[in-house]
Amino acid sequence: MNRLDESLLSDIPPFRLLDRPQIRAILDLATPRRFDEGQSVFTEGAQAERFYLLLDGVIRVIRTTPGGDEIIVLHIAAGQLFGIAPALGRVTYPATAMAAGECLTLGWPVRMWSEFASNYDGFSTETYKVVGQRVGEMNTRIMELATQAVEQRVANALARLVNQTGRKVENGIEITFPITRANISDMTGTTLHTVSRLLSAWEKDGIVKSTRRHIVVTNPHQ
Amino acid sequence: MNRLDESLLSDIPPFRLLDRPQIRAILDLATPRRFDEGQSVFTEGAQAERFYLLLDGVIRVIRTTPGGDEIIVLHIAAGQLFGIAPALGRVTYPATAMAAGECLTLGWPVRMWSEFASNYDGFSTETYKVVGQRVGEMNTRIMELATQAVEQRVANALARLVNQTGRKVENGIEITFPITRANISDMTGTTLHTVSRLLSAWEKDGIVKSTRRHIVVTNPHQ
DNA sequence: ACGGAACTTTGTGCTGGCTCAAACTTCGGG
DNA sequence: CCCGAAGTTTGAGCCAGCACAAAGTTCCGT
Repeated sequence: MNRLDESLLSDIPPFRLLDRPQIRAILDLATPRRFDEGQSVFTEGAQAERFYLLLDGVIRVIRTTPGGDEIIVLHIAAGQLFGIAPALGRVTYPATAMAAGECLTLGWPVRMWSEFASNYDGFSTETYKVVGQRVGEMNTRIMELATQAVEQRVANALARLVNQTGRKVENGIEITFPITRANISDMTGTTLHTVSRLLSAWEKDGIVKSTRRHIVVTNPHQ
Repeated sequence: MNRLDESLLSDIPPFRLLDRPQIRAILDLATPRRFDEGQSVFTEGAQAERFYLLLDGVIRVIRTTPGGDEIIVLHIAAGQLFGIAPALGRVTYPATAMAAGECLTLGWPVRMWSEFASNYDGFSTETYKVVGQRVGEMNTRIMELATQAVEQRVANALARLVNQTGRKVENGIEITFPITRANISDMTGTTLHTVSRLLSAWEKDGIVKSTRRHIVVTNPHQ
């Protein structure tokens, strides 16, 4: 068994306040796992059995409407906890989590949640901050969807992705995982056709540069 | 000073697991207050100084877009906590809370949050369940806004209101607080014109019955 | 009673973005 | 190298819902 290094967790908010032996103990209880692109970590409505920490990669959180179409609720960047249904008193997962690229995760059984929360000071406080951020983000999404025009929505979605997972590159900031026009349309509640047209237009204006499943934003405006 | 009765809290989730002396202690720390229709309890972006319990009435939670238009994020029914920013590690309120009708609240200073959470068993667990529900509700809102047609959105918004605050009445279920077409349009991201047309159509079909600032749903379908 | 404010209804055109459709490009496998 | 699958682009037409506009209704204060 290859032991995991303590440094993996020491910089991540919920664990930041813990000392090395505590981190050691937590790590020894974790199950590491690798997911390929498109594989799902857990599924909407399933019994919540574990909660996870994303070590590397990007996770796409998806919900399916009764009508059958899927929409992307949010993306999770490396270093964040996800599948934290138990923290909100849920027994099933409210959405599906799918690897948007190759992903490395650590998983713990849900029953350890309360253990962690009571034994490790600051763990729950820090975690709920993350929840708070996500709530805020969702709130903002609602406002955008309700009031803004499609162009703005797509622009904002892109901006959000760049902020969360962007990596600085020669002529701008690139999004670090494969993303298609269809994905963007799922995030913004439009069609891939419209997204395609917008991206073409922006490319003409020199705002973005996109190749197949890959986008670079050159100009962080608009 | 008129003492508040313990029975006020004993049936409300976060306090349900507490015994009478504990409830007494909590009540003695609370500041009761009455709000008239249209008065705001707290304002978006303001320092979060207190958190609240709604004893009676309905609270409308509102956010304002940079563009200036307001949208209604959710309604809070009697018996729920609100303004629970501190629980999510926030120092400012993320939205404005406004009385949708006459309201009675209890308020506590935020610093008591952590006290309550650590001293009273079950308090935080129960509270986070509420947060979980709200997150779920917001999630659903996002999906609706992103995928459904205006008619569905308005119908769902109405259904949600009826579920949360509906009261059974002679020929259907009525919404217990004043609500205008403009309010509904703020919830669904449309114009009051469209809402008005839809309600007229539904009234013709005998699904709803509406008078000025007052709606009764006769037929819980569609 | 009266007048005004708040709310609601209804009409008319216009348009953003969806649907339908088809061709094109890139990638990976055989 | 060729082929099919996946992803992207572009075009054309159409319609739900918005903007603009104006009149009708209910409530409330004086």
